[in-house]
Amino acid sequence: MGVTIYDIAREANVGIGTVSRALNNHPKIAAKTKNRILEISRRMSYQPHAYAQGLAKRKTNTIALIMPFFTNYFFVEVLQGIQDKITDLGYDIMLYGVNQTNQVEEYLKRAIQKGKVDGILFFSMKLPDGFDTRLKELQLPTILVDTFHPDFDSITVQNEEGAYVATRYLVKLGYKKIGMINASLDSEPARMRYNGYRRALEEAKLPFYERYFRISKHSKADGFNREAGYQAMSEVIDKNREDLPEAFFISSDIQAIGALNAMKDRKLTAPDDIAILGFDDIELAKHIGLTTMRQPMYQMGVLAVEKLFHRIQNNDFPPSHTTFSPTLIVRETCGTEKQQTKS
Amino acid sequence: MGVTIYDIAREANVGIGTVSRALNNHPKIAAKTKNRILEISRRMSYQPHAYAQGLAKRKTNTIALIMPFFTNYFFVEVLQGIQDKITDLGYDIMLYGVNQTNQVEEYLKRAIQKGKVDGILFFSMKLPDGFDTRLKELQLPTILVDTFHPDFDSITVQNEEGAYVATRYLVKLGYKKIGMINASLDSEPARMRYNGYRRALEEAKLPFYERYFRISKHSKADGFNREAGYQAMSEVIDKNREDLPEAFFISSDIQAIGALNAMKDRKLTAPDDIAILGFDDIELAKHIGLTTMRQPMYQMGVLAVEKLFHRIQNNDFPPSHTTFSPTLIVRETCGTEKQQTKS
DNA sequence: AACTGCTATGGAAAGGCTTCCACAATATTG
DNA sequence: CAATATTGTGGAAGCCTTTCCATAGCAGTT
Repeated sequence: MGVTIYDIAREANVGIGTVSRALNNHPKIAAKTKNRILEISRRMSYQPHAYAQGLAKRKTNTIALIMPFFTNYFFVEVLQGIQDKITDLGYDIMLYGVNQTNQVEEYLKRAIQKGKVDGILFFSMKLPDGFDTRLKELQLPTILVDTFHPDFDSITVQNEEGAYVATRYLVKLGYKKIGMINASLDSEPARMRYNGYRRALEEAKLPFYERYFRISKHSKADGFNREAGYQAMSEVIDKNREDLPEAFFISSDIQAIGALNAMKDRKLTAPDDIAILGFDDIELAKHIGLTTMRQPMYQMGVLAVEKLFHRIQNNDFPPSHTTFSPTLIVRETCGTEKQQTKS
Repeated sequence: MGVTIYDIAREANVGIGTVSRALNNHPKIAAKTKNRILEISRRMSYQPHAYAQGLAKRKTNTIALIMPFFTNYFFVEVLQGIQDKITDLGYDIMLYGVNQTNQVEEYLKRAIQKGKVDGILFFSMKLPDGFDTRLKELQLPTILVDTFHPDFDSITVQNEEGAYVATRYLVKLGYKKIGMINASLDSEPARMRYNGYRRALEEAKLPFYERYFRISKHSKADGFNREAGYQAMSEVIDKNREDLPEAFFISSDIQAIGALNAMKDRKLTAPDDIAILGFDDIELAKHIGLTTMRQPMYQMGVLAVEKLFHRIQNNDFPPSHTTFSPTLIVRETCGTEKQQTKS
């Protein structure tokens, strides 16, 4: 069926070694032979067999991507960065989208299966127990993105600082009663964002109101979801009818959307009644004018690929950890001087 | 480094053939030998080498997914359907996300590269010239989703009918001056949606107003983007200040978002000033209460995988074409009796 | 005891490539 | 012009499986 180097070798009256050298532009080959072989292989529309090549070279030119689907927007943007960069490098992506947490181990095992991929990009989830040592034993290059482990290269976002900057911004706008809607504290980013929020309040000598703080109940995706935001905001409003907070820092945009819906259902608007500040800058945020903290997702994707490549080429250096600072994106929900950000 | 069947054979004092038979539970092997070998291979934590296996079996257990990133939301949901189904079947996904149209050929070539994948799922784009015959020559099973070619299995959505149902709904609500904002007519779905819209108008004996019809200019993604919607709506409003249309059918949700932004900037709201009906039901739609036509994306993903599997198992039957009908999702932008769809 | 018919097993071959080693052909040097 | 260095080439070995063929071992027949 397929054309092999043997067919080409016969056609060109050379040995298979020579064909291989011609195709891989090896230095030790005469220019004319090489050209003749290339011409013939083109004519016969030769395609190297990826698996045979991989087997011989002990290299797959493929990397595994293990990431949760439930991060949705984040996911797509990071993916673009990864895809663009990786295509340049001639690699392919094996995608493992995680829907339920129990799939993580399954996918990791698959990706680890000998010879399947040259490296792993692992996203936004805790590396399951045992896999840290296993990955190191296997010497399989692995980069963590949006999650951390001291023994692996990682790329994360300064959650604490981001939350701090966000809250300070609300302070600067003159709000005094600043609440927070957070996701489950099981989540490391959620804890960090809480810390940053508290730090900003303390620094401004503003009180922390227990009644304006709420952790999303809906546990899907650790509480980083719309329903959770809706419910949390509903409760806060309904229990504090007479004394509403002036502003909210919310631990993710998607929760902020839910919170805004809850406000809308109660005829409250942002920023007139309550100012809202989110986190993530998902694509949706610009559509609805949500002021938020932006994570440089595309760049994180690109950097992740770069780090992985260093490791694939040479795995012999200590882990490096990069953190990005989120940046404040001012839109409308915090009531600045009507800065129409149209982008 | 890695443990091979030779290591196991030595350890168990058997031949490699026996080891292979034990691992693949071949019938002709004594139960005790098999158990002993399995035990040993577990102890040595043997992992079969995926590429060697693929080479020997002429089977990769991998499929390629070629899809445009710019469909964003659509993309993620279809992907979930695919992933869930494919994981059950023990296959892996090679992802090729297309950002610019010129990447399509590049990715197709890569996917075609001999032995890399057992089949291809091709999405939402026209199959580039020449690849139809090439894919058939290679006998590489290929399924088209959201696009069509007579020679390949396909899964599409009834765009004409969807647009017809959408427009008829607007008619039923009592609107007379019904405009449409469409994407580029280069796009087959855009043409079909236009036809459905016209058919519904004719059937209701309502006039087609040239001045309320507009094709999005911004060419990115064939005009299926937010900026295009924004601009088209801006023009229609600004040129018809004195005599605004009552309702719009818009060829995609993302354009509808842009259109709503344009209205908001002019202090117009939906449905009070102009009713808006979209197409796609991207996740975003429910957040903003957009009435729209839903495509069963998850199911399309699942079905695509199923079709591909039939072909991988037996490629010897004529192409089948499946179409799904979109369903009307009533939310708020068309002014029904305030049906709070909270989901 | 000799034969037949099974079943379980060993190991070569095949899958398609890269790479290494040996050697032939050519070029360089004194 | 012989001796040496250089370059290019053929093809075996190796990567790790699966699969096929031949055979050993054994139970059952006559």
